[in-house]
Amino acid sequence: MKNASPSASDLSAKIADALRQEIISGVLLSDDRLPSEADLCEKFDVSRSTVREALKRLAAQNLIRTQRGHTGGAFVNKLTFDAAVTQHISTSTLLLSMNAVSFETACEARFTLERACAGLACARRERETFDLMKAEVDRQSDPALSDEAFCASDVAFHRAFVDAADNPVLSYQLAGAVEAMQPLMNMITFPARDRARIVALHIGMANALKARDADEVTALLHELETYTLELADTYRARRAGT
Amino acid sequence: MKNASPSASDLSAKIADALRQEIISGVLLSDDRLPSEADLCEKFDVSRSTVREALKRLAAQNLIRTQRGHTGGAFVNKLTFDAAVTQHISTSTLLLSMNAVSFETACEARFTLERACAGLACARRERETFDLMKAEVDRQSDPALSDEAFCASDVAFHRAFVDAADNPVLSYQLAGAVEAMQPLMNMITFPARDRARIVALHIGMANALKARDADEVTALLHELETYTLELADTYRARRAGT
DNA sequence: GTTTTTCATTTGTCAGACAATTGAAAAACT
DNA sequence: AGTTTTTCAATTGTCTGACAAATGAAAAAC
Repeated sequence: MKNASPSASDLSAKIADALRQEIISGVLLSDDRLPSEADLCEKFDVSRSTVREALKRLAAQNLIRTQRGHTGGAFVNKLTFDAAVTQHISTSTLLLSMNAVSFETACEARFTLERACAGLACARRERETFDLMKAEVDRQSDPALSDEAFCASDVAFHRAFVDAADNPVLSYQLAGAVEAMQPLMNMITFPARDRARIVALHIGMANALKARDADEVTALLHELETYTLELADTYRARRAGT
Repeated sequence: MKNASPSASDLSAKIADALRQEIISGVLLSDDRLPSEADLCEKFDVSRSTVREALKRLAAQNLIRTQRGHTGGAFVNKLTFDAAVTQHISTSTLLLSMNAVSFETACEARFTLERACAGLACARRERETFDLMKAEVDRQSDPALSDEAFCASDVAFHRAFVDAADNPVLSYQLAGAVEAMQPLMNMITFPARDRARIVALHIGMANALKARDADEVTALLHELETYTLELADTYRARRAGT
C-alpha cells in the first residue's frame, strides 16, 4: 500500500502542516509573530529554502503575511469575512468548472439555498438593500449592457438579497453558491425578451421583499429557477441544432 | 498611497498568480503538466528558488501536485468534491473561530441552510441514508459516549440528512455550515437529559424523512435550533455563575 | 524476447552569498 | 534636554551552485 500521507518526503509540506496546526488550534493567535526563518531552520533542522517553501504555502492559504526589515517576520493573518468569501468563491467556481457539474444540479443548489434566505431577508431587510437591488434592476434594464455585465449585475442583485438577511455567515456561505454559477450563466446569451422577463421577476422580488412577503419572494425564486433552466435548455437546443 | 497589489516585490507570488490564472481560466487542464522548474526559470527569468516558492504556493492551494523523476513534474490537479469540502470546512471553521461570530448567528445560518434541504431530502431520500441516520442515533444513545464524540456523531447525522437531498453541490455548501459549528458545540457539555432530548428530535427527523414529511422535518429542525440556543444560554449562565 | 543495467531528467534539499527593507539605537546637532 | 540625522542590526527576498533521490525510458546483457 502506498503511503497515505502526501508528505512522505516533502519536508516543506510537513513543516507547513505543523505551523498550520499551531495557527488553527489557536496556539498562535492573530497577529502573532512566527519565529524568524533562521529560528525555524534550527527548530526543524532544515535549510532556509525548505522553511521558506513552507512559509509560502501558508501565505498561499492566507494564513500568514510576511514583512521585511528589522521588525519584520511572518505574522498570523486574521481571516476576514471578505477574504473567506473570496476563497470560497474561488473554490466553488473551480469545483463547478472542473467537475462538469450539470447546470441543473448547480442551479438547484443555488436557488434552494437562496430561497432559504427569504424568511430572514423579509424580516430584516433595510431600506438600503432595497435601494441596492433597485439600482441593479435599473442597470439590467439598459439594453446596451453586455451579456457578461448583465450576469454580473444579476449576481450583485442576488447577493444584495442574501445580504438583506443580515447574517454574515449566511452571506458567506451563499456567496459561493451564487457566484460560482456566473461562469455557467455567462455561456448563455440573453436576448432582450429574456432579459425583460428576468428583470420583471427581479422587480417582483424587490417589491415582495419591501412588502416583507416571504412567500411571494419564494414563489418568484421558484419561477426564476424554472426560467433559468428553460433558458439553459434553449441554449443547449440552439447549440445542438447549429 | 501604498501599492494596492500585495505582490509589489514578491516575484514568487506574481509567478504563482500567473500560473494560477492559466489553471483557473482553463489554459491548463486537469493533469496537464506544467513546464519544468528549469523551464519556468527561463520563462520568468528568475532563479529556481523563486519558481519553487511559486509552485509550493499552488500546491498549498491544491491546484497542482508534483512528482519526481524522469517523467515527473508539476501537474494540474483535478479538484475533487472531497478536497473542496475539506477546504471549505477548514476555511469556515477558521472564520468562525477568528471572528468571534456569535453562537446565535452561526446557529441561525446553519439551521436556515439545513432546513432548505428538507424538501429535496424528503423527495429523494433512499433507504441507505435513513439507515445511516439511525446508526448515528444509536451511537448517540450510548451514555458512555464522550461529549466530543456525541458532537461528531451529531455532525455525521446532519450531514447524512443533507446528503439525502442528493445534490453534491448542496452537500458541499452545507458541509461548511454544519461542520464549522462543531468547535462551538464542543464547548458545551451535554448531560444525559439534554442528550435524550436531542436524540428524540433526531429520531423524529429520521422518521419524518422516511415518511417524506418535509413540513415535519422543518418543524423539528426549528425545534432543534431553539433547543440548541437554549443549551448555549444555559452553558453561558452556568459559566457566568461559577 | 526477457531481464538487467545504465542513464538522463526532474524534483527535493542544502549551503552560502548579497540585496532590499525597516525600525531601533546611536550620534550629532541644536 | 530635545530634535534630527546617521548608523546599524535583523529579517525577508533573490540568486547561484551543488548534490541527493526518484523514476521511467533506453540501452545492454542474457
